[in-house]
Amino acid sequence: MEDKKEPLNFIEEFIEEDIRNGKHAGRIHTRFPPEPNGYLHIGHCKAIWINFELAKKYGGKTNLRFDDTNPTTEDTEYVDSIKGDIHWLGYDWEGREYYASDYFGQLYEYALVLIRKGLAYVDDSTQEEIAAQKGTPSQPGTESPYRSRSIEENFDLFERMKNGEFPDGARVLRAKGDLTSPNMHMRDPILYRIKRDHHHRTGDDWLIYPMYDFAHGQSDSIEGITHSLCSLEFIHHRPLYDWFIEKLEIFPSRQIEFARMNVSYMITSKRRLLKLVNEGHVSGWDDPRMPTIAGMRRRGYPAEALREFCKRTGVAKRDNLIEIELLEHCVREVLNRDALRVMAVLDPVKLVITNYPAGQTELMEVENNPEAPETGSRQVPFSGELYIEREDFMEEPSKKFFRLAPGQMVRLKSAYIIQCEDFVKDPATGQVTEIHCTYFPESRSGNDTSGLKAKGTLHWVSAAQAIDAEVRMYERLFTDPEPTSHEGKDFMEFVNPESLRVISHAQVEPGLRDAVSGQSYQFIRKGYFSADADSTPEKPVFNLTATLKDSWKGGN
RNA sequence: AGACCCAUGGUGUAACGGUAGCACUACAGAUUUUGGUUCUGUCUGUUAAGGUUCGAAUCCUUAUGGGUCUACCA
Repeated sequence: MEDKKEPLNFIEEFIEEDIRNGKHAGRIHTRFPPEPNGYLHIGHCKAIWINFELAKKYGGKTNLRFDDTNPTTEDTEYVDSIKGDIHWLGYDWEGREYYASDYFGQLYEYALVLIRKGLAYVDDSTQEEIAAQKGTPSQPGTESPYRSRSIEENFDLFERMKNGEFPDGARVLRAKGDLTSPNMHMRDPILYRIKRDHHHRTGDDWLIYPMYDFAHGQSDSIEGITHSLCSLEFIHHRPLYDWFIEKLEIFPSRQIEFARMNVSYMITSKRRLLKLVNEGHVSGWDDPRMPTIAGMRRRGYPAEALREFCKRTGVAKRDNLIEIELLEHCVREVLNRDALRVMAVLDPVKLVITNYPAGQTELMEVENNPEAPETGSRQVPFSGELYIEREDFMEEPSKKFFRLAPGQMVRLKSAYIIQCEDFVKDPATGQVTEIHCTYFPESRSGNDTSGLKAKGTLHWVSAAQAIDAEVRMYERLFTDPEPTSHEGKDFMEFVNPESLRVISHAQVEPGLRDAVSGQSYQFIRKGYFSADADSTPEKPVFNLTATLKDSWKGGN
């Protein structure tokens, strides 16, 4: 039998080609290299997925390496959250937790090698002068007046930079690249700068810090990374990446660039996300509306759904804007399979069954998850006084309204068929305050002998036993799929003022008193909800994860 | 302006010179004690023009469009 070959993405093709050629004896080693200066978001999620899944597929390994070469912005607080997020996503670096700062000593030695080879020099030019020397993409750069210093002088100056003899910013170490290259990164890039900042790991050991270009590739090389996968904007860095490997004569890691994932209605700019937090549009980095991994976790998105989402969106080099509907589909797919069904009335209106024996309570057997019969069932109290959803009653129903209306019959889920006889309205507000029905005792779920058929089925809770819950209803954070794409308009103009609606007094079935933070439920007919950490024994709190798909078109 | 990257339905992604497929979305229908799920069906596509070839989404050229690069950030 021939198994259909699953199509490979372009990175897999490169890898398989390398394997065929016997490169590195077929060894595959990737790395996920976050900078510990912020929280992980949906974009990182894709990078994590690519690096870990690819290594897994080819029997390789993935390192976690913190790219911590800029002490000014980095902090251990982020290290911890990043590690937690990766683990939650379902990936493990098996103890290979490294830091670019682990290699500061080695990197310094590499710099000396370049100086010795006459390929690096200490430059006294100011930041502005260096910028001017770079030229423009269409005009070549000009030589720094310090470019031709002797090797001895460069050794001396660089060591004194390291020893703290010069103030911050006074000098830098630059590579002697190609000032005529159309690639700006080759025009004598800066390798080291002087910075008297406390580093979260090396403390005050160092006064000079390597730049990204002089740290990343060498770190890959030191760790024996075979395939260094990064996003497309680093493509112009690749010649430099290769140049250092060649000149330093070190292990040749290979950089491959892919297009990062963009998702509609989500933004990933650290600066912008921070603004949302600082200005109080969200409650924090883990607000359920945030595109951060912490936010999506709190929202109730299962890690499995995120992984599936990454898988389905593929790996390629073209710019993309993935519709958030696909993410939501993946979320629903997992939750439909796994979430326990419960009944919760978000906008309660009282329903009285006039012919139900006064004071009587029955226990109704309700299935926990029809998609997973092995999850069994539970007993839910039923009585003559219930709450149902306000929107499930219409005084003057439209033709296709299959729910409750004067004279109409519905099935109460896992209970009886009822018929609406009457209703009470508040004369002042015009609002329906009570609905009166009769029930058909022989229509009990499980042994219905009534022969009656109801077109609609409603969820309900028994008024006496229901408990109060807070439910947070979330909508998209932005009113526009690409809030940052509009020229002349700030993305803040598109913040959705209705992205959060708090329902303070939903009525939910009594079993939900024990809801554990993080647990997902399907509130029947309403959507998927996740118990929030703000829950108390007195009052559970739920976040809307995603509504159910709704094919009901409403009126007429 | 120069260099580099990219271009397949509304969206994302396959087809590796030989029938343009899959998923999401949208719409229609069947089933349903969740207007959910499941199932079936429908709509919409190779940026353009040349060239190579028996044959081009695929190879070549040009054009067009989009993106990236000109931080002592990563």
